[in-house]
Amino acid sequence: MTEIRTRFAPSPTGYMHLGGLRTALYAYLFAKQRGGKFILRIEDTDQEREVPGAVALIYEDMHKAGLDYDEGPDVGGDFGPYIQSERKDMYRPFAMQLVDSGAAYPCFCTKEELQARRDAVTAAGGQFKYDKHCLHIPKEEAKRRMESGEPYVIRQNIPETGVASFEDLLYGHVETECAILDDNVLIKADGLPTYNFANVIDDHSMQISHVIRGTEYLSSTPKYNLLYEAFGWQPPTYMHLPVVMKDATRKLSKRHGDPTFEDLLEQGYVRDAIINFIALLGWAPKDDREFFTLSELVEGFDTDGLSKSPAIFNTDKLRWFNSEYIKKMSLEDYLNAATPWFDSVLKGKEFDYHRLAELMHGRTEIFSEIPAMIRFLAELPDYAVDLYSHKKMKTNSDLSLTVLKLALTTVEALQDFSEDSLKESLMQLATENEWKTGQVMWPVRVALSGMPSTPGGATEIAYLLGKDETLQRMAIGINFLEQFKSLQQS
RNA sequence: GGCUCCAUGGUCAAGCGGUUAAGACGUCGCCCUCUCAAGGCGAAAUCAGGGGUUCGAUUCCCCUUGGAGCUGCCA
Repeated sequence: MTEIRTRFAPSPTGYMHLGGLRTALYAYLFAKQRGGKFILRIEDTDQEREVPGAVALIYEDMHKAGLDYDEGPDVGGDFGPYIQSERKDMYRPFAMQLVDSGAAYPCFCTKEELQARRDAVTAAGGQFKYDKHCLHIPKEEAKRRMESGEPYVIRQNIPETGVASFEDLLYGHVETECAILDDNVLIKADGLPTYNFANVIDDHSMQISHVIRGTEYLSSTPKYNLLYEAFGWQPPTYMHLPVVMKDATRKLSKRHGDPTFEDLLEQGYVRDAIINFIALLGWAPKDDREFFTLSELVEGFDTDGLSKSPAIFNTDKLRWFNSEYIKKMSLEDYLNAATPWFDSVLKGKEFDYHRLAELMHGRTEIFSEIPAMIRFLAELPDYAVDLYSHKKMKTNSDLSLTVLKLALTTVEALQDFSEDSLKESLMQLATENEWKTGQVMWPVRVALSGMPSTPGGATEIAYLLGKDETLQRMAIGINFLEQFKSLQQS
């Protein structure tokens, strides 16, 4: 049995979109599971679309994703070069071979001419298809014009009758009438091949056994098989994958502001959560299992579980995965990951990061949300009196004022400013006055945070803030409530 | 428009002729609780429509509808 070789062949257009990442992931899993090779190839035959630095970004993203390839531009391999622009001289001889056999022909029609004709036909409501005009140029004349330096392209000569087809691992038998197929350009006027040609030559010469790519190629694959036939080559096994959508009608795209892999990482999603989520977007295991590391995916992945229809990228579920992955982190790992986010609002102040990490660990869904959750620690936000009224806590601004005054004295008297002693003394205050716990804790927490909800209760926040700041904020609260009261009475 | 492909709750989806049509996210309710989370328990919610085939269709076939991809000297 021949070796399994799959490849991921992105174009360096500037970013790694999530659909591409998923395609890469499946191609990787497919190869790795069977002890095969996973190859990275850069498809940069369109110099106009190339974005500087994009190639390096692809390497970086692949490594960040953990999708290490066995062969590729930056890691070498026996079938290089792995960048199409560096292979440019390899394509023409193959194209000329097809010209000789009649499976292709040179075409001297200019882009402008063709565009004009295309527009005319389209405007008339018709369907433009190249009319094989240049196929009928006598061979000698064509040869003379090619040698004269006249610009030309090489087109695939598609039979006018019959059908072209292939078997897809996911979609099954796919076929198209040759009559409706256009004579695609194989070699452009600039001498570089189009995707239509390069993918065939490269997949064959790199001995790719399984071509795994997006469905955008599904309907043109029969044409590629015609090329394999013309060369007398064995076509690879194909597997096309549905696109990833942002909603029911639009696919995910950077242009419309949808996040790329890189963006998600920056927003504080963890790599393994993204991979896990992406893997399940279009693939389902035999059982109900949800959590997979990359290596577990290598083991568990199977093509049976793949879905044929497009999946919508659902941020809620990713968020959930992310929070689950964060919960699985050790406290130490969490603290390391969270520290820069803590710093972003607390830097320069003294805070017990370890305790803060304990409080935040189970509450963090996305790292980027940390600052908004803890900013109140750095600075007491403005808040409305209504915050002191809480139905469920059975309290209001009047009671809060009474409680806060007593609580201030209680806290002031504390020698040991630990959470335990804070809690003990405040609970005692409640018992003595026959208040419910919440009737004491709520106003204290509000005075300390100015927030309707906080990561941690009154005593935990008091501890984090420290005694001085705690007393200060309680005093502010008392003042605030007294002002409000006198204002009400007048 | 033409061609190719797809179609189970809001989302990801299991199901591969006979099921009370799984599970997860999300939503809602209850419990727990010094707020919020987390956790526990529970609930609502799906086979796009119409024809066939069959004793029996979510499942097989056809049509309609809806959606996607392709229709470039882009990939």
